[in-house]
Amino acid sequence: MSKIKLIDVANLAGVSKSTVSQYLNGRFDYMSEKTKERIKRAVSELNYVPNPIARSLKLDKTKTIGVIVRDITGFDTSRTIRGIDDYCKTSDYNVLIYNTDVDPEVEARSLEALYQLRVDGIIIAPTGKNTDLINKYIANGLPIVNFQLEHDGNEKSIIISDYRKAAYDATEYLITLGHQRICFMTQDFTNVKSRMDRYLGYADALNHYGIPVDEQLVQYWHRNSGFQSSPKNLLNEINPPTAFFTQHLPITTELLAMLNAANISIPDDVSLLGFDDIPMAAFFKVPITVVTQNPYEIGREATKLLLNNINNKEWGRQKVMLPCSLTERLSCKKL
Amino acid sequence: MSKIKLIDVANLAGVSKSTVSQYLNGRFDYMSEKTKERIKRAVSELNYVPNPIARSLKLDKTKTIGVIVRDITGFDTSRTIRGIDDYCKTSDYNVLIYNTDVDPEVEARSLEALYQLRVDGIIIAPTGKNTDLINKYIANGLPIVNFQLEHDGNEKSIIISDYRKAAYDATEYLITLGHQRICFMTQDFTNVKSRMDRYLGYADALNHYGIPVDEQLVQYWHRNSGFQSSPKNLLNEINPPTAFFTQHLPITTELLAMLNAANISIPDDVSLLGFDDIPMAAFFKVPITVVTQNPYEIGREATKLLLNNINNKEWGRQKVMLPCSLTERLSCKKL
DNA sequence: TCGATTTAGTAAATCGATTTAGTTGATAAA
DNA sequence: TTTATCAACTAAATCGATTTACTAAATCGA
Repeated sequence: MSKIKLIDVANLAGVSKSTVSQYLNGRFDYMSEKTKERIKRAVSELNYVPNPIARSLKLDKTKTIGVIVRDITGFDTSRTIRGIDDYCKTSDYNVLIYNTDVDPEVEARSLEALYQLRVDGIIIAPTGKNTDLINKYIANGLPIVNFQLEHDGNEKSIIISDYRKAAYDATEYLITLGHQRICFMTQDFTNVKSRMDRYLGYADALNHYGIPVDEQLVQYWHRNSGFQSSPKNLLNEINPPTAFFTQHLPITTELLAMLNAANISIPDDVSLLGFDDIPMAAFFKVPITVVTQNPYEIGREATKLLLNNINNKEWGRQKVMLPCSLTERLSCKKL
Repeated sequence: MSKIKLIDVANLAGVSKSTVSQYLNGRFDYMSEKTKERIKRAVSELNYVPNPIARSLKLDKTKTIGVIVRDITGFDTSRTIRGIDDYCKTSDYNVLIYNTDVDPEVEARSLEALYQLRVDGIIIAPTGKNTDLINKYIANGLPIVNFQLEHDGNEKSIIISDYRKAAYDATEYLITLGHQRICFMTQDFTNVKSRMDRYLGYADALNHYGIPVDEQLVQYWHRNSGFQSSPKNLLNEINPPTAFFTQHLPITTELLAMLNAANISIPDDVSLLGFDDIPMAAFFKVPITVVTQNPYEIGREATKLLLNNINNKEWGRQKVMLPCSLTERLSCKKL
């Protein structure tokens, strides 16, 4: 269990360090079978494992990637990280995780920290406020793959769910249940393509079925200030929505809590369809129908792309889209 | 943004590398104010950050710790990791995470990998099947802190919830609600002190209130084979339990699913109290009353202990116990 | 048979820090 | 005046790999 070094192997095999290093790195040009055999035996006898730190220093590669996310405890986020991790472990990469809590300053510091740590690449769910900074690191030769949120101006590799189609399908599902007044609850989507796409999918579906888009039914929610107008009041208007389509897990849960508190029953009083899966949904008073992404697969795909970038140096602008699926539960009523 | 090295700083300041290094490491014996000032200016002008890899190589310290858990996506586990991570970030340590999925072989491989990566220490939620191996690494000088599960034979640092008291309090709570026949559902606790402790707490409470411990009411659940005897059948016996006290989240959820499927209603037909908090419990058909640990704090405490071990070298056998609390919801009926 | 080439391997430089063992010039003690 | 001490620094070794440039022996071609 003690730490064996290259020189120990070289001594036991009776060759020089250079030859052992050559052997270990598969450079067999002009190496006799005897020598190979002796080194092989010495390595296994001593149980030699190269010191990755010395290697990193010389090669300027750390076999480590950085991951920057909002919060590792998130249901989907933790699964994405698991996907990243599993994929990395099969390629002998290690993962360093940084949480930002959606704070752009923390995000900037995390990028710099990972850069200084010499990670070979970064997978990031960006806040959107550091697009230029991210582009600068990319220009500096640091491979970066985005996921979760696509922002305008990002000319980079990204793994994203097919939000437009997902929103289209979900909206269509509500329409076929007879819903015409579907309230689309979203965060502000200025410059945020992946939020805009959901809106477009929603609008696509309405258009396709000849239902006019009523801007009154597009409601905004903000991380700090909550809903633009009270969902409860919305239901009391002359022409109320018959369904809510929420675009983000926090919106779904906050709405759910409000409706519960106001004793508004789902799906009898109003239907609810959410974006992103909900943990333990099966045990809910009313299991919520949701559009689910595939966070684990997103993690794997992001890593695959990043490692390709790192190793093949064919660093281009690639966008990979993954399909979503609709998990039908009991929160949407047929009208 | 380019990578500045020590020599660049030395050149700009007009001193040798040694002096700069001395300055950076706070060794100011015999250093003139002028020199300090010039180095300081050079460092800030060049925006110099030392290469952590070179530093690691020389110092044989990586400022990195390893974390070995069952699965990072677990509700409590992800929170513990967040606690570890937050604490580490304030001390400039990095975290490498390894998932074992409760596979002892993967656990052994993870330990070896982290050891080879030269992490400064490890925080582990052990499977219990590698106790000797873990002790060997510790004997080899690698600081290791345990959490989540305490196994016999582990003479090491550990952060653990006060399971005995928690189980006592929970059982007492049920007793004061009028329950006398409380079914204790657990995993096998041979050699697993932290499971045994819960049983002892349960028995303590029963004893204290003069209720005999009925071994028929101690039911075992296994990760692969499920319940020893069907919970549904249990309720049909002559003298059925009026409450279930489940010792682990998977047991709680599996039981919950079974009772739901069998249309047995909580808390009318039977009460349920679980160990470990349940995500989104507020939205459940019946919000489950649970004993909650404090996973985030466990992560912080584990890290605090580990970093103390790493830096002060006062590596002893310490056990830190954290209190649990009872989160009363609606799954326990007053008889 | 002699220079050229090929085979098989090694010595030494390198990556970017830290640290030990000196060096130099100034001051203090004898 | 000479030696010892001290302040303020630096040259060089080191951490453990990789890699380049080199050497020595064997083989080849004409």
